[in-house]
Amino acid sequence: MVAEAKYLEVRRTLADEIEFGHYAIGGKFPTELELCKRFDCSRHTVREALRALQSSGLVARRRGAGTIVCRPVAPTMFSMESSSLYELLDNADESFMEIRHSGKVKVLEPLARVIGCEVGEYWMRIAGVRRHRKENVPMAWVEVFVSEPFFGIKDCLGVNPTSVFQLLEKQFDVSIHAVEQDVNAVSIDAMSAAELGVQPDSPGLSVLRRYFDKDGALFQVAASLYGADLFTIKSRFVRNNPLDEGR
Amino acid sequence: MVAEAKYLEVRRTLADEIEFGHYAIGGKFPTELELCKRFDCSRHTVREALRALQSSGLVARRRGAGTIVCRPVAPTMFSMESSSLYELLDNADESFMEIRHSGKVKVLEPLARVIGCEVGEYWMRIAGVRRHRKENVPMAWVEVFVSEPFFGIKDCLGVNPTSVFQLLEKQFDVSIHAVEQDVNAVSIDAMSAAELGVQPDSPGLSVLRRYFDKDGALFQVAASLYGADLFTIKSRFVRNNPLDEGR
DNA sequence: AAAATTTAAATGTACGGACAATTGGAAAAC
DNA sequence: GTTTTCCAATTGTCCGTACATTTAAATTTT
Repeated sequence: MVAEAKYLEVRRTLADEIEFGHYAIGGKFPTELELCKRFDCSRHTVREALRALQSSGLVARRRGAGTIVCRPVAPTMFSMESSSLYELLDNADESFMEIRHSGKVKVLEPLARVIGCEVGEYWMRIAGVRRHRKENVPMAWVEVFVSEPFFGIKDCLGVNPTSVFQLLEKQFDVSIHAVEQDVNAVSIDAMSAAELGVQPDSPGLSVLRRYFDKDGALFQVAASLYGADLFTIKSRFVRNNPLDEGR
Repeated sequence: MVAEAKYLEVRRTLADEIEFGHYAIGGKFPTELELCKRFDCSRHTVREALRALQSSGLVARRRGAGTIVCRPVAPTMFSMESSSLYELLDNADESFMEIRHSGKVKVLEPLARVIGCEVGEYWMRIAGVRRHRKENVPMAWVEVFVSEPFFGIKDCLGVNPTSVFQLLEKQFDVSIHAVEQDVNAVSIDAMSAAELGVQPDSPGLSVLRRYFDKDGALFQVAASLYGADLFTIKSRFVRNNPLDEGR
């Protein structure tokens, strides 16, 4: 058996102690100096171990204040990777949006619940058909709602933008910090069916996405209705927990 | 203006250089010693900067070999967090599985394509209904396929397991490293409709998940069919890119 | 020419020290 | 008693050094 690196031993020992409740959640963790003495190693080694515990979310550290315990075990984290977000979410690389309507609307009760905003607010509504770039077939009926600070987007729409958010990102200094996505199956109504070229009452995929900026403010909502055979949401999630390696 | 920490300056400078093409993608990056001389700082400071570039995926480092450039900009990464995976994916905390059939099957052409395995392989098929724990209403028709090394699971099924994977994890030493998920809308056939208590040909949500272990081997596939009004896939993605802070 | 060995180079681990920046509480001033 | 000031404790940044481990290339041997 090869000798384990010392900082890994410290890391593992401390992670186990946290997991088995040696420290109160939210309580103080031993200081760097105390750990140096206990493990008979340099501060460098202790900090290397603490860095790993911190990046796994087990402890939090604040200059001057010390280290506190956050949770007993590292949360299972899965990550989705993509070169850009709209490419991932909207297949913007292989499709474009054909805009039919755009204009300011007052959000009333049913819509307010769907969007997740206050009743009576004014939002910009942009509706149209998302078409495949090559085959030109319709993929989805899309309704995008944009919050008031970005109403200027209306003048930048042009004819066939790749995606509304891509425009938003270019024109305004805004970027997505978080996305909430609700997916369910619905029956496609007659009007949408005609737009999509499918049978009325055939099954469709309803995808609602809420976009939040770094302050947690909701700034865009997109509701898409995909014909059943026209689209599949494909996602790949990969576990990323640095502490789990070699355990 | 406060003076920037030196390692942050080095990090930012190098990240910019990578982005603007000073280094070939896949090519060699300056060594630690070269960077020490160039920025007139210690190896510690350079390594602190390189550590950040590495964790953002801009460069890869290998002991003995050196540092190479991976990509011009950090990929947009979104993470999903949950205390456990099956809880997230299968709502296992609020539902259970009522098993109807289980047995070894030879995978033939149509199924092989769906699962993503070779034709002629033998897999264990476990089929049943996922029911809500409190209201006992059916939520989904579920078919789970388990690869050969885990056939022993059949004897551990019991009556109403929370989820097949949860059993698998308990009985065997296996954990999910990655999940691929395909979601689309389908029309519910008469048999499934009867099981779910919905109208035949009403819309349903088809969810196919492939589970991979840390070696990249496919070991479980789950196909679920949810009634339209019974289920919504809710997900929240949060951006996590350490390099973006303060830029 | 091919294989084995050696060697130089690069990153990883670990030690030491020093000072900076921040925090929370203790002490002092009012 | 309240506020202010100060100080000790704690983590962050940064420097130096040394050796270990791995890699890739150079060298030698076969």
